[in-house]
Amino acid sequence: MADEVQSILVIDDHPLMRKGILQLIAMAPDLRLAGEAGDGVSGLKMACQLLPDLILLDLNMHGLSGMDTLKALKAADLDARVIILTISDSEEDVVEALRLGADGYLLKDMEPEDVLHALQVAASGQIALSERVASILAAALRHENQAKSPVSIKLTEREQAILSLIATGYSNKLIARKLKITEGTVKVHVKHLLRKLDLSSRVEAAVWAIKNQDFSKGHFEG
Amino acid sequence: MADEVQSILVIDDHPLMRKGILQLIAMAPDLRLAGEAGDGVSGLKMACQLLPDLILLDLNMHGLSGMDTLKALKAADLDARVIILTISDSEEDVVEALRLGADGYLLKDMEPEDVLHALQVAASGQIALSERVASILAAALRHENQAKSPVSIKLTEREQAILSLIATGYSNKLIARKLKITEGTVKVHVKHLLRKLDLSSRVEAAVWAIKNQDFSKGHFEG
DNA sequence: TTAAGGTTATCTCTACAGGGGTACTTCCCT
DNA sequence: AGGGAAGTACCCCTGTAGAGATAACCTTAA
Repeated sequence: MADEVQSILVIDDHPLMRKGILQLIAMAPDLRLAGEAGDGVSGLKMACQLLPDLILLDLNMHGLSGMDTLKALKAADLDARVIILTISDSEEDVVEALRLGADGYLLKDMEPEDVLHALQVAASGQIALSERVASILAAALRHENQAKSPVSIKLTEREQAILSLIATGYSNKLIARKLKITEGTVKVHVKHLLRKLDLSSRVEAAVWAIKNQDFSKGHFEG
Repeated sequence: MADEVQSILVIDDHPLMRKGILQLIAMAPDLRLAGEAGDGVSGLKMACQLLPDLILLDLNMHGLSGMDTLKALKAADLDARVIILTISDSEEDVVEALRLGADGYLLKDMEPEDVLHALQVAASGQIALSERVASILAAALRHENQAKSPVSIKLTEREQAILSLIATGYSNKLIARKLKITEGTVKVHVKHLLRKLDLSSRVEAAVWAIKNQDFSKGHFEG
């Protein structure tokens, strides 16, 4: 299966990184470059046109994010296997990418030979993970069963909105004004989210939110 | 000055990124690769041995961080000009790197031609900044004059202690118990620190503390 | 069509937070 | 010896926070 030459599409918004990857592909006899894209949107178009066997996708991209691109690629129902190649070794990214159907998750600090090997593994139908990612994933699964993983705590949209306002220092009155509801209603939401998070004051909630809720924002990098 | 061939040392812990950079250097007639290093420590050694004209340094490295490597390079009193090449466009990193004496700050999403041009600029003795970094820097200087820089705010030891307890979610009563003083005294300290920081509630204080007191810790990425 | 959950709103009541002030001690600096 | 800053402690007072309970309205799932 992986004995044939695999066509590969590279989506990464760092030109220098693309250069490095292209050189690597050029050196591999069983890989053929299908195309390269510098952003998610053009990457999607090229994927649909070129129908590559493999897609190497960066997570931290401007514009359409890597995760969103991954979603779109999977939704497009292509045959291509999508391998994430990123610098982010955060548990959340690994878990989210694999949940979204990524066929591999590689780190950019891998040795080039290992990257090639991982691509072959992915082409053969297996999930390709770099060693470090595998251990991260193992740790993530361990967490999942004990400490409520931040993701598993279900706050309603409203509660999340109010929590994030608390985390910027707003009082109930200000939150009420901002959301155009009464202060009493805000208090109800605060009460509920405190109970769900097993906290006893808005200060604790603010601290919790700042330390745990930062997945919403960019996957670092700007 | 920049007409001669410049030797260049590349320090970056991402092999693929190094591949891309090396290929770029190979294409430039006025640049010669002096060496490449995958971490700060070996980068330092090579800089001392090879005495390159230019050093291209990544910020987000495992082990010795890019910032620390930069410090060490500058402390070693080499003639080399150090140019940061990183994905981080955060204001703090830009400002810190330039304060530490970096001769340039480039972003990895630049076009390869622009990188080459910037290297020539740096070699000629000027500071090389990518466009986006220049505007970030301008914005940073604007901030500096209005928002009191976190460093300039003088909290007493007691106030700092109490602030950090607030930032973990403690109530006045708990803080009093912990510090073995009365709750009233805690309130006085809270009152004072709020006035000094120009804040109006302990929640704002907690948020402020978490966001401003964390310089000790790393430059994201893992 | 119920049932369940989410959002909104009301009410009461207690505890905590934070502003104002005064005052005493200790330590340091000139 | 005096001045000033810091830490401690007390007072009064108002505003805010959070628990409890109840209930309306809406959407969505069973």
